[in-house]
Amino acid sequence: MTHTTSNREIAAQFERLADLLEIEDENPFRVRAYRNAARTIEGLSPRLSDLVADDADLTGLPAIGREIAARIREIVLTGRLSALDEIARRVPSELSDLMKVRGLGPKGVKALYDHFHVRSLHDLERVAKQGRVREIEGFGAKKEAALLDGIGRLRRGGERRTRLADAEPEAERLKSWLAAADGVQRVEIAGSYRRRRETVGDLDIVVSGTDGAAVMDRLLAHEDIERVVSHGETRSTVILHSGLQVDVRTVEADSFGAALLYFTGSKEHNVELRQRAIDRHWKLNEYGLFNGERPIAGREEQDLYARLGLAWVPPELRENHGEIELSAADDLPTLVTVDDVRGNLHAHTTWSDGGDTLEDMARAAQARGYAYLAVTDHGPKVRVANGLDARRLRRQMGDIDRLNAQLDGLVLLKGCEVDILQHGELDLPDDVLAELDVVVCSIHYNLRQGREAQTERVLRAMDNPHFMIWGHPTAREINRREPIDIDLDRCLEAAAERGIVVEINAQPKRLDLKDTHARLALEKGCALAIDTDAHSVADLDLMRHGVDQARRAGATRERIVNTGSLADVRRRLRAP
DNA sequence: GCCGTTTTCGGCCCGACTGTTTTCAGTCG
Repeated sequence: MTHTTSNREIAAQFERLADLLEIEDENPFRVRAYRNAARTIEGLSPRLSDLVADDADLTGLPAIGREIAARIREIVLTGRLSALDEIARRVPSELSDLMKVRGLGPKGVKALYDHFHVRSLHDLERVAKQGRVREIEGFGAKKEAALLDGIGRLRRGGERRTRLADAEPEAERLKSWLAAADGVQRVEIAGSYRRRRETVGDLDIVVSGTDGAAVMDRLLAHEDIERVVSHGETRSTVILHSGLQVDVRTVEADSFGAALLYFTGSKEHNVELRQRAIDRHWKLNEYGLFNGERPIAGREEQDLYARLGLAWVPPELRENHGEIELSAADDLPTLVTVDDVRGNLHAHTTWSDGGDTLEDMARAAQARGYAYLAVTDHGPKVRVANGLDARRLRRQMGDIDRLNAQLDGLVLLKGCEVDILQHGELDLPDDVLAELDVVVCSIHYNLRQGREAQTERVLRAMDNPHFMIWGHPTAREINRREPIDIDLDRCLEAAAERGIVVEINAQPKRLDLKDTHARLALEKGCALAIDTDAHSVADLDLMRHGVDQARRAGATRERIVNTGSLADVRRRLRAP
């Protein structure tokens, strides 16, 4: 009997183990090994509990060796991690939670526990408020205040990552603000923002110029800043009113490319690059590539990659998921761009829950240079959205015919976002679906069915020959709703077999499929559509967010259906 | 504890900043 422990829970166990080992002052490399394993597990798309059930060899996974593979099996098979139980006899395992307080590391946690038996945030708050933390050597009044502040931040949920689209306005404001500082040459936002991850933990801004201090002074003068965490000549950290943390780093122009590379990451990508440097008896750091003391490259990212025998890697691919091998072979994919997109296959109007009329949506799509726009209002199941029954849908088709007669250059496609009902039925009859150009099938209700039922539900729906596009497949909403529990491998294989197109929904709250799942879909041979799921004219501009995720999945233009002409699209959407 | 076309032992990133220190440990990224 296997326990259905999620990958996230398993990763959390290893993180906790690493924290406790660190508090016990264990070998730091052993600690790191557990943290690396946790990272691998968090980013893994198949479930470990399934892999264990299939008796798969886990040691092929990065950072997973014999020992940790055995411990994963233990967690899946018994629900326990005995190493954690064992260490918990010496150190209370809650101490791991204290490590999340900013400014408090393993040494501090240990000292607080030894002196005052501090085991919880509550304990720490009490001792700090009594002003007794400073009794410990190495702690003082400032540290005490910083810890109280850290507790407050943690309680306010400061750990949550910010959605990329929410961080964008703040990031761009800061970027142009810094660009106007004295002597500034270049400013780039690096980190996961530049890699276009769906969320960002903080913003990393790299600046080159002749006067680092002037940049930092200007940073501190920005109106969005709530608090300064640290402030140096080349590096500062601030917190914005929104709670977003911003790290600004200044370098000389000759190091800008190296710093940009370094702070764009990912960490794993950088580790690989550094290893390539070491193989050549060189050193790569945020200042440049060096042979001994002699700089070889540093001003431009391209130069650094070139000297390491690599083609420049688009930031979206820098996750050490095979991109370095492709780069070495000069075989990187030419990633899809927002300019490649020629139409939109999922949009709503005032007929259901959209905010703009059919005609306004059509004109707006036309203005954006699109060749086609599929009108896919909700089917009848989604009553709260005023979903269309067969009768209203046929009336809408008439309106679309009349509009198409007037439109020049843009063709409106007749469509519907059909609901996949609880057992895999669709919420409109086949004879109506047969009259449509585009049928997007999505799940909106019964999100909490078990994995087996959920999988069967989708597979059964896919048996309907009118099922053309699988809309927002996991129904997740970032920071708000977990994905449905479903065997995505099987469903994507089924989609590939049947010629069903899989959606990357470009709504910033959805981005569903997410990057790793989109990559999986490509590996399974699926074609993708990047859809805005627009509920207004303004939403049509969300396309770029979906393109970002497609790029992270390594998608070329050819793999995205709506980069094709109208004739291409008609051919690639399966005809029953 | 993981990893391996210089390998199965000996590596594993390291620099910036803070606070509490009179020269550095801890934390962070």
